[in-house]
Amino acid sequence: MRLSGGVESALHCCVALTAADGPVPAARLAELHGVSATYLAKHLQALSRAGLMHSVQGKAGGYVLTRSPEEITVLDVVEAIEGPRSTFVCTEIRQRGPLAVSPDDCTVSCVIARTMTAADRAWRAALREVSIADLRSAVGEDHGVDVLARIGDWLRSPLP
Amino acid sequence: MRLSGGVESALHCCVALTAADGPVPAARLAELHGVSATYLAKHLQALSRAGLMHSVQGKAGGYVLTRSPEEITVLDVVEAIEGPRSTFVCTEIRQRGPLAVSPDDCTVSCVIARTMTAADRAWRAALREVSIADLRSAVGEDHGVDVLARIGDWLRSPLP
DNA sequence: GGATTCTTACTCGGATATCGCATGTCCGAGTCGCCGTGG
DNA sequence: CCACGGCGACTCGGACATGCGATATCCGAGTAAGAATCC
Repeated sequence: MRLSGGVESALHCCVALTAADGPVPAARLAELHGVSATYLAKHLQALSRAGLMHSVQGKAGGYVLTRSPEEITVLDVVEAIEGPRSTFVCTEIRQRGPLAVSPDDCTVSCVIARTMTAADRAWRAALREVSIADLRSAVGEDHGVDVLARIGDWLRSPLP
Repeated sequence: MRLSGGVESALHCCVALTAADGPVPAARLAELHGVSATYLAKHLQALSRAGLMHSVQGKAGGYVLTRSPEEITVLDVVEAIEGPRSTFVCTEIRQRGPLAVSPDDCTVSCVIARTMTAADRAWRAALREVSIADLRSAVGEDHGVDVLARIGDWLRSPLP
């Protein structure tokens, strides 16, 4: 079970968009982070479909966050990329084989499914506690130089 | 991100082995649960390598739990199947692109990595709280009939 | 000078190849139980 | 009757195909900015 690598890119993009004051094209974000442009575009589209950012087309277009960074959680981004489905899918093994229990006796879901789902909820709860704004401020504190300001300047500067 | 389907089988097998009083062959467990025998064998080998159960060869061989059900957590089983590596792998995006921060300024790991790792720990902590013994007792309470006793009888009964 | 139209270049969006890992399967090595044999 | 040796069948273990989803890419539809034109 490995998380899609697109999640990391998407989160970095969200933080970077915090420093921008206008639409930023996907290609620009890809260059900033040193990742494949066309592939990043795919994930940005997913974020757009999820309503976290909206796209503006045309010459000076790009992506813009729809909500304030405080209102976007890491979980929002993860679910936009990975889909909202749980990490565990119960195949109802208890209803198979020679000792299958009848569906009538399955008033509650399988214990194993309950356990895995509870863990899944704990994971999601932890991700819900952190917002993009939290990430942004932490990035500023982690490094001596003001990384966010540099990113903002770079995004505003014209292409060579 | 989807959890391997083998985890579900492996957990059911651990609970079933609780009801047995001797080695149970992989083929028997597969028939009991209605899953592919050869594929289940693969996962049982993983559990064996992890030290959760040990195999005895020969005519009346099979798998036996090495520890008491109270001492085996669901996390043990999940990590045996999925591997102990975290669900998130940081590719150090911050050190790439035109605004890459130098490795010297990376005294702490990336905020995003920290966040995802914390969520991963929460997930694992939830799984560590539940033991195979907990699963067994819950199975007994979920259904009217004593499922575990039926499984034990079936495992003891000779093949047709 | 100002409004309008046209061009143009830039943007996103979905449809399309490629790769890696999980899934699913197979056959060989090893081992224990059982049966026959001999004392 | 008991001990021993050989046989046989059953077990696990690692090596081998296959399918599907994540990865990576491309080209077309749409649009806003800007230049050129006309009033």
